[in-house]
Amino acid sequence: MSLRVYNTLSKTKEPFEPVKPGQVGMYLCGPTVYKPSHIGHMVGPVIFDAIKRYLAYSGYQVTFVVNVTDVDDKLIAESKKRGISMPALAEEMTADYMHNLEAMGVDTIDHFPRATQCMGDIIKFIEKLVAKDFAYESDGDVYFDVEKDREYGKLSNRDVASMQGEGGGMAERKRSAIDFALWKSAKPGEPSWDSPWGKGRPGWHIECSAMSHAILGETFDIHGGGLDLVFPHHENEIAQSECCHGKPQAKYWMHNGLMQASNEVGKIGGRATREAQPGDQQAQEAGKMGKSKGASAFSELLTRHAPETIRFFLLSTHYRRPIDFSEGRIEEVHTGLEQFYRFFKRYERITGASFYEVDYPTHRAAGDFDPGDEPTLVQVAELRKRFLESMDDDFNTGGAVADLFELVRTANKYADDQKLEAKKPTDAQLAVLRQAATTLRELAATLGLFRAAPAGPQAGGDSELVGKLMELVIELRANARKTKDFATADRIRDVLGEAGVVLEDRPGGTEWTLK
RNA sequence: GGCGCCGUCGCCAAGAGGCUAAGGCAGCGGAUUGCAAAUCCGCCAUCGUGGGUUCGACUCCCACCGGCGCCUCCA
Repeated sequence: MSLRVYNTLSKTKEPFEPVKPGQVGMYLCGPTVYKPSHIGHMVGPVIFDAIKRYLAYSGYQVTFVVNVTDVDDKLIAESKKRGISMPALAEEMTADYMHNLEAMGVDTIDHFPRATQCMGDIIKFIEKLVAKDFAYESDGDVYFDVEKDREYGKLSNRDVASMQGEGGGMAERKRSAIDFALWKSAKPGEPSWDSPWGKGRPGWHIECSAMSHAILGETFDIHGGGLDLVFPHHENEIAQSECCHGKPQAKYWMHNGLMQASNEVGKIGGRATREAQPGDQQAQEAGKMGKSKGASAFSELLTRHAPETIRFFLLSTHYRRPIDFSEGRIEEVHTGLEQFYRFFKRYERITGASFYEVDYPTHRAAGDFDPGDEPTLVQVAELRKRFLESMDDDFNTGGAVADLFELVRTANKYADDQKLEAKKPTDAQLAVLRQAATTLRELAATLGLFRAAPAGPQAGGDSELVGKLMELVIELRANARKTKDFATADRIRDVLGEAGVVLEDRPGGTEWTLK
């Protein structure tokens, strides 16, 4: 079994073979930082974070780059609206983005280039395109001459001849309506940089060509982004980079599906209806709905859902599929996640050690183990194999997560059958349970899951007072149960239940958790 | 109009030319429990519709119906 990756360029799954053996360069298009990020902004980073983890686990040395677009028309407009400078706005929104990434456990990114800090690379890149006659200056602007690129349209499968292109407001400055800006001359009062063509700022696409080249080289391995970027952004990037260097920019183009608001028109954060004509009341309503409902800030979502739940939600479906977003979905997913957390507690009760402290192999080959003829271990080995096969098949995290659930069931069944909580387990029994936990940790780690106990009241954040009180109540109830005063015992449990406290009577004593 | 994607159990969601069509949520039955909770076991789908290719299709092809994306800034 070997890794296969779906390539938008070829529209097929291809065997994964990096340009340089053993090394992978990966570039993901990041956000334009003009507004707080919403959940849609987290899809790509979480997925590509998992992809990097899995590649590293598979033995590759991965360099992961995510850019931040901090100069752009939208930034200019928003900063004017708020009466702050563009850099101040970018700073604020970049910080928001970073915090959200951190919450999601996305910490594998090696470089965060920002457009404004790479102006030299960008200008050099444009100069080269002009020198090679793939671009032309026009009244302080510089445009890419699409006609010069015979391969234009190969990514998004478009035919140049039949493309309309509106030309925007710049139509008369361009040779062709489908040409796109590499450099835009500055209007008075706009943020600008000096260039051979006068003061101005880069067009949207050029920064990614310039920065990916500067960090990863002329041809790197994986270029990722949302499906909505295929055209025009990635198509234009390819045009710029490949005309500039005469080589493929990236070997594999990977695009993730977009987050969509359930039962709503359009996708989150984007314009909801395309054909909204002035006066078309209904379309405008729908557009507004999609925007206001879907695009709520991610940081706000984090106040209602645990970060790991959101991460789990994003990974429980295949990355190329669109995901319907709804709070109900997330809650449902959380219910499933709790199955893991309960097992972790059970593991700790039995072994006396935290699941999160279990040592696990960080390399694929090191995770192989000999199950012998122990049925549970045979099962664990089989599930591990299935997990790996799923991930090898274009990073099928949805299928892989299913195997994780089965792994937990297998371990629980073993603990049940062997009555590990009722009596002192033997070393052999502990070894089996440990192997199951080790494999679970090993595999989950490739998805960036279960790296640390989730924060929250159930994780030990309770006040000392509550702890003492619960200890007392549980003791009183235990006494009642001993004397078969079940009326009292049940009443205690019921009243606590109404208050959101769940009691679980186990062989080793009663445990309580907050629901 | 052009380029694409999707339609699998009540809901979400993997998969696959012939093997029992994963898993989660919800539901039902059982084991366990003083009763519960948790856990385990079992039950719960013939894959949008109609054609075609094939010895055989849910899986390939065509048409249709339904949902969606891009074609203009968007992860």
